[in-house]
Amino acid sequence: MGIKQLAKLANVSIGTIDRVLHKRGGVSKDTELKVLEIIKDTGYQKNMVASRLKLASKKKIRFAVLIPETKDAYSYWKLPKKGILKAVDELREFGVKVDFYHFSGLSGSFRASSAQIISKTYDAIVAVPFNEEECNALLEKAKAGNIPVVFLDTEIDLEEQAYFVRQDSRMAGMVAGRLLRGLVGAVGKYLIVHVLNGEGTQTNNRQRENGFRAFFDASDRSADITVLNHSLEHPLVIFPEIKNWLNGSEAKGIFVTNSRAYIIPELLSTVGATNTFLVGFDLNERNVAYLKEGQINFLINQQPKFQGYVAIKSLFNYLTKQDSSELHQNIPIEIMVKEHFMESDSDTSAL
Amino acid sequence: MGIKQLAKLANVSIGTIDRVLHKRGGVSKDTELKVLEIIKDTGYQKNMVASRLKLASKKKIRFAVLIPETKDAYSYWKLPKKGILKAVDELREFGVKVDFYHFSGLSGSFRASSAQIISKTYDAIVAVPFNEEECNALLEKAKAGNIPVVFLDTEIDLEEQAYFVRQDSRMAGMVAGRLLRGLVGAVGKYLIVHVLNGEGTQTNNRQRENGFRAFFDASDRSADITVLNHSLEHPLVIFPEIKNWLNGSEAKGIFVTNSRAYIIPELLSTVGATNTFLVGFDLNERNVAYLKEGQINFLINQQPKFQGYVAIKSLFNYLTKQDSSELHQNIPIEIMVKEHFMESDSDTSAL
DNA sequence: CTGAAAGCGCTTACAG
DNA sequence: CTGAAAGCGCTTACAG
Repeated sequence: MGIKQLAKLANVSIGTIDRVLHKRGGVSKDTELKVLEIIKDTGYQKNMVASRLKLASKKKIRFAVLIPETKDAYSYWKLPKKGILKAVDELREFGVKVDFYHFSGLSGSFRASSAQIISKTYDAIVAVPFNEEECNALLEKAKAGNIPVVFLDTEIDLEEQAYFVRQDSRMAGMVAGRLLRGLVGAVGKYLIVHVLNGEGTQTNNRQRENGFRAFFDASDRSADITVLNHSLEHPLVIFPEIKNWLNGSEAKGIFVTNSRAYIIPELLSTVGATNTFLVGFDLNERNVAYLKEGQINFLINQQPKFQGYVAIKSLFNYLTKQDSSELHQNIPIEIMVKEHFMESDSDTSAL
Repeated sequence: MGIKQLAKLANVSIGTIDRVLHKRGGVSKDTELKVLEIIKDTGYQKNMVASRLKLASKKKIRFAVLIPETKDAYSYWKLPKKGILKAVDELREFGVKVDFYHFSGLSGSFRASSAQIISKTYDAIVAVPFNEEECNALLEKAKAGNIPVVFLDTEIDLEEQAYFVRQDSRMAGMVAGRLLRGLVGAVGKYLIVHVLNGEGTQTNNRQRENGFRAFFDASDRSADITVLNHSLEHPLVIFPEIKNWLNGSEAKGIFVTNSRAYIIPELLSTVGATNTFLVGFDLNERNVAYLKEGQINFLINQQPKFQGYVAIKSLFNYLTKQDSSELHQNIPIEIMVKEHFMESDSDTSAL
């Protein structure tokens, strides 16, 4: 069933069918109604393959991606980038192109890149939030130009409705609470460690703490929870009160609210702490190494590569099929243990 | 860069380019070499969109799926089916079609359906293994017809090389060991429960037990492990020795090697067992209900829907791009806790 | 062994 | 307001 058959049924040319389908106007009310009815009756669905074959050659679909700098060899932000490139590659033949823009920890940087992106009128924007103010400004300008925006990684409060592809950080904090509670048992105490660096948003960290506390607030679990704010800019001095905290012999659960869980095992060995359990986020090399050694018990994966992939795919579906259902979504809270990183005996994937 | 430009560069017609690209023969050695060189130099990549537009109208890509019956309302096998249908729907415009064939727990059933599938010469086959013998027979016939086969859900030993999309069950057993060990602590004992039903393969169950034991064999952990084989056909009688086992006050970890973990909480309450922890597989309604109530501590998800989706997609890539890299793959071992099934406060996905 | 042409379903610029 | 025609990049049947 294609436009040709629709045209025959409606006794008009395929050009007229197309005019109705795309609401391009220049069709009399009568024929329009007739055509619309036939479209409905036949349940016609546009053949995207043919459509994109034609369009890809003329009008590319251009994405702008605004993401923190990725200068470190193991930068976290390379991962969403990878997912984005994978999606763009899959959609290459549909005429999809992408340009990357970066911002540093400095406030003006995000704004400057935003301005550039807006000036070039892309078809869609994927951005990692810097802070409320800058994101509001970007979103406002994009909406004015009718350009859809999907934010990655962190959900922040914005003035206008916005789409986010990110993990539910509060829920992730609750999961962390459950995992640690399982290891610590009924009697024990907990330490939440916020490792601060740069001036970016701390929204995820706060949400994770909230979720962690919410887990212990629920039902019959109440817990002794201490909070440590540690700035990466300073050397890892141990506050005396924390040293005391670590010295106890009871079971102790430590929750690092971002990707820096790897700073803890060293700290623990310095102090000689025992009976501790550790949960953190993200699969960077150092975290995974400690997970394998058993010094980190669980890591929660935000699936950054998948986030990038999903953002592009969902925007593409929106642009080509007006399907906005995937623009806003939770990325599953993936719990990782040592075994996830072991080679399996029965692995035959090299075949 | 398309065949038209290749043709110009090689001073031949696009027909000749196509003959070389598809190895259809009828090209002189000289021109073939010249064309091949130009293809290499330019890094030409076929435009799949245009290719499929042309082909989809003539020659459909037809998949046969051989899967256990799904008569129960909540049958597990509806899930891979869902994923398969999702993939087929996404590929509809590329001319992809699918037919489902079913088999029951009886031995002749798989064979009969296999024979039907083979007689109709599909382009590719997705099958859930019944047993070694039947699968060997199917695979042999398919290979003879040069029809690729991907097996879902369970890896079994076959005479010829075969592709599997499934979880690494041994590794999943190790993960289960780790999760239970974390809850039970250093002192405690373990029960492995195999719930048997029908005459299908028990490979996954055995592999999971192996992995579970392997976890405790490793390093310094040694554990007291008991095994219970329980047939679903009989009422849930409690063997006296198991009743004794459950009565102890020490920490007890119970590992159900398939989707029937939900039979355990009832058993525990009957006996009045305390200090128990429970890990099982699959997100069926009853398991999830107990997970939410806290009577199951962890569920491992095999992501059956994703398995089905992946099988179709990877076969499509193989058929259309000769890309066999995705035909054989491990599905991640997804660890689920109660929080994964809670509504998030901040959920705005209804927007 | 090689080329010219028709066609896949849709889009668009042009003619009336 | 409407139709006929060209073309997206590839495939294939036909003619030479």
